[in-house]
Amino acid sequence: MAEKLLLIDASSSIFRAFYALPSFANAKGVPTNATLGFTTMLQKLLRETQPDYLVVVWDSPGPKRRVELSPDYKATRDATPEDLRAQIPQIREIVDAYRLATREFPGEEADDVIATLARQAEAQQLEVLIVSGDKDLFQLVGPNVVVLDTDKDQRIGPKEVEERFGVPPAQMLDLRALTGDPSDNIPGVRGVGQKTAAKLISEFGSLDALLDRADEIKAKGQREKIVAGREDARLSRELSRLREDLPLPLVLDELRIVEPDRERLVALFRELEFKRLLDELDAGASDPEVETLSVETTLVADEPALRQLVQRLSGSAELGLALVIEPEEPMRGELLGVALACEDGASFVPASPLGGDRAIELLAPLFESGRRTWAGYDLKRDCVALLRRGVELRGELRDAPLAAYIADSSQQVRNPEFLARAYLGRQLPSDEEVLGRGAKRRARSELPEAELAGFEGTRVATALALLPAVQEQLLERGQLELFTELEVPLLPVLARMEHAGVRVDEAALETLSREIERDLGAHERRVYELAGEEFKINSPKQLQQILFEKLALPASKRTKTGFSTDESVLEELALEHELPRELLSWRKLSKLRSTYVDTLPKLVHPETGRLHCRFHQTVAATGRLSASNPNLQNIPVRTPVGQRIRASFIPAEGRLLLSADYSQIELRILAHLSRDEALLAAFARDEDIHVRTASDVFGVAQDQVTPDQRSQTKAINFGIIYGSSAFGIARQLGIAQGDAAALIKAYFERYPGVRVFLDQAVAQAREQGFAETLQGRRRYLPDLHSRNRVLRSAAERMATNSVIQGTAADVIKRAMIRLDADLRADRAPRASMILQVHDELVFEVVPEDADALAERVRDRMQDVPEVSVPIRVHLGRGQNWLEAH
DNA sequence: CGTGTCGCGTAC
DNA sequence: GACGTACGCGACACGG
Repeated sequence: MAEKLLLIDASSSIFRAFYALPSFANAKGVPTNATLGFTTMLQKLLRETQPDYLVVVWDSPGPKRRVELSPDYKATRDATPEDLRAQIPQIREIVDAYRLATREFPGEEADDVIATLARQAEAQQLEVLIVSGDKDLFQLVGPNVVVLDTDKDQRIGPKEVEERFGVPPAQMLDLRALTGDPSDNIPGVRGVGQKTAAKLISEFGSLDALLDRADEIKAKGQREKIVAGREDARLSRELSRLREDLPLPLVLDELRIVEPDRERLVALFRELEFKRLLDELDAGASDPEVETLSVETTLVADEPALRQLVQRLSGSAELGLALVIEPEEPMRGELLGVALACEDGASFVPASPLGGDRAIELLAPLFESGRRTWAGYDLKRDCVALLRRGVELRGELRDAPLAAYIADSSQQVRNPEFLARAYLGRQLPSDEEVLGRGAKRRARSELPEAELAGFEGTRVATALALLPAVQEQLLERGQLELFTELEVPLLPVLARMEHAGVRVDEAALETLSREIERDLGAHERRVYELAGEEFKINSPKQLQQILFEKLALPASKRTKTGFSTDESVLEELALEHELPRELLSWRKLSKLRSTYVDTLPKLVHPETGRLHCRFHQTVAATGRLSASNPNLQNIPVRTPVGQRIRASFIPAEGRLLLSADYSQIELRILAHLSRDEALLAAFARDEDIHVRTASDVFGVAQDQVTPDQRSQTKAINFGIIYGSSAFGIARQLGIAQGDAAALIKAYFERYPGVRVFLDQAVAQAREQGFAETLQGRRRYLPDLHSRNRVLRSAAERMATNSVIQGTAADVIKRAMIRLDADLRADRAPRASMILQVHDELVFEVVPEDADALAERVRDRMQDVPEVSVPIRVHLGRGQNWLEAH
């Protein structure tokens, strides 16, 4: 491969950066926007183009050759803004700190220097990349010379020049002679635009020919313009012409890219307050020599090759797999290809030209055999994508991030590059590196097929390589069983739930939306009336102004940016003014509408007519599941509108919804773990636990417990699970902190075992470094050793809560696995499990089988032998989720 | 200008 | 500072 030379037009790039960004400055008031823009562009170029040589080319300050040709040249330019000019020295310093070569030439502009260097490099068979917004540089484009448009992330080679301007690069100069350039005040021929210019140049072959034979131009208007503009055209050509013969030798050794002067960059970035760049500098410095991994990937593009692949892989006990779909939502994504890896290497089966369906069909025997272990980076996604295509992925689905989640659930990042680095010490390219980020992120389908294949093949191969490494760690920690017997079997269950989805009554939601719309309008008008003006009702900032300045209501809580206007504050203020009450109503309704009522119908799948949320198995640090798109785990239940939203979840035609939820599962687990006699006894007697604790705490008979007492002990019961302090309980109940403390004291006197358990759980976690559930799920909590009391206390609450919440999660997960197996067996109730909401499971069932299902669900959910407390399950059924719950 | 973060609110 | 686990909306702050 030819070596690469990158030529950067400094002023053009700096101008672009300056105008692309709003103005900002560091604390000292030094403007930094162009500097930041230029530096990030530079880094991106280095990263993405990987040049061997680089020159930053500056305009010379002295008198200009072109001004001598035409005094009008660039005469209409505004003076360079002071804020931009002020940044030039610091940009030069940064370039210097990167140890990049710079060039300029007295009296000449950067583009002439670029032209001179580019021609020499071209002659030496180098690949030349020019970074500039100057259109004159397109005349240099050739087979080995491209211009990079950094704004649009495009490479402009000969083909692109021709597409964009209608002439090949060799004729660009002639074209520019006709069109001129208003920004440089190059006149061109008046009245001739790009289209006409391109047509004329192509027709006559060159500008000279055109001018000589101008009388042959057919269109009268054009002919007259050209004749009149002859001299302008000649002058414009000279102004646009680049000098390629400056006495500037190309000495490659001086231009080679070397390691930057990190210390100096750090100092500069500190001064300029470029935080992100500083971070990246740190990250880059840690391990520069780990080589990026690349696994040879075979493209399997036709049917014989695919048959051969299937044949070759059919005996393998372990395979890596990734369905490459876009977008990455499994129920929606279009199939781009399938990546497979075995010990010998990786293969990529592109969806075209074979056709995705045909490819899947041929691969199906591998997928469905059930005799092998699959490794991957999101096998649940693959599973759902396959189910959607009528294929069931069978066997052990040993997802690598899932294994890593078992090893450390508190880790936030579990992407392929992180895992490969952590477990294999190998570097993998990230999505961001390959596809770009933000608005400039390309779709996978835009990647060249070979590149996509290599990227996905390498990934899948590392998933396969990762698995033994992570499992080894799990084995050492005694967590392998949690992985293989709980999370791995759960994965396909969740996949089936996602695939099944849930039906919603779109018409009901639409009606509800209209009603809410009306009510919102009424509340809004009332709020403005009370405020005496209209404002952005949704803006906390403007609301603060109205409440605390205009109406002079007492401000209490603060947030980072001002005074809080949250629910508790507004509740407080509602006592002395009507506006907060109205606003609360508005907020509630608005929230419900924007989050659920108007959003859910948009997420209904066009083919299935149902909502297919995604369940996440590796997100919650306690071991719980989470859900998204939509999050069906936080559908409202309390308020009237919330209930109507719940009621819009309905069964398929001819079926019923059946809901089963654990009663007080976390408190029962607390009773078991603490072995507190009183708490155990309370559950053993199967009483209302909150009444029972109230009776204990307040020392009254159960039938004497007032509703108020019950709600107080209920708050304590929850508070125990969450690790609340007297402060928290007091705030929750709206009572004095002292009273809350007294309640807590009374509680622990009646349930001393609970106190002991909580203390011991924290102590054990501190000693081990992690909190642990009954099944061996771990949550690492380094902050248990923090010298910061706030952090430490938070970690202590997490420790106790994670044990309880995590154990509850383990319990329901096992029930789900068993129920799924039950429902898939012969002569099982005709039902499917469709939702899980932490302590609740929702099924869709044919009415005749509802009783059988209910019985089975209760049995399975209650079968928790390791917990020495009876487990209760509440069952309900109905024509919607509200009724069933 | 685009995106990440924050405040707020929903669930268990 | 004070109650754990999530997700998502809209506004805002801030960085590319």
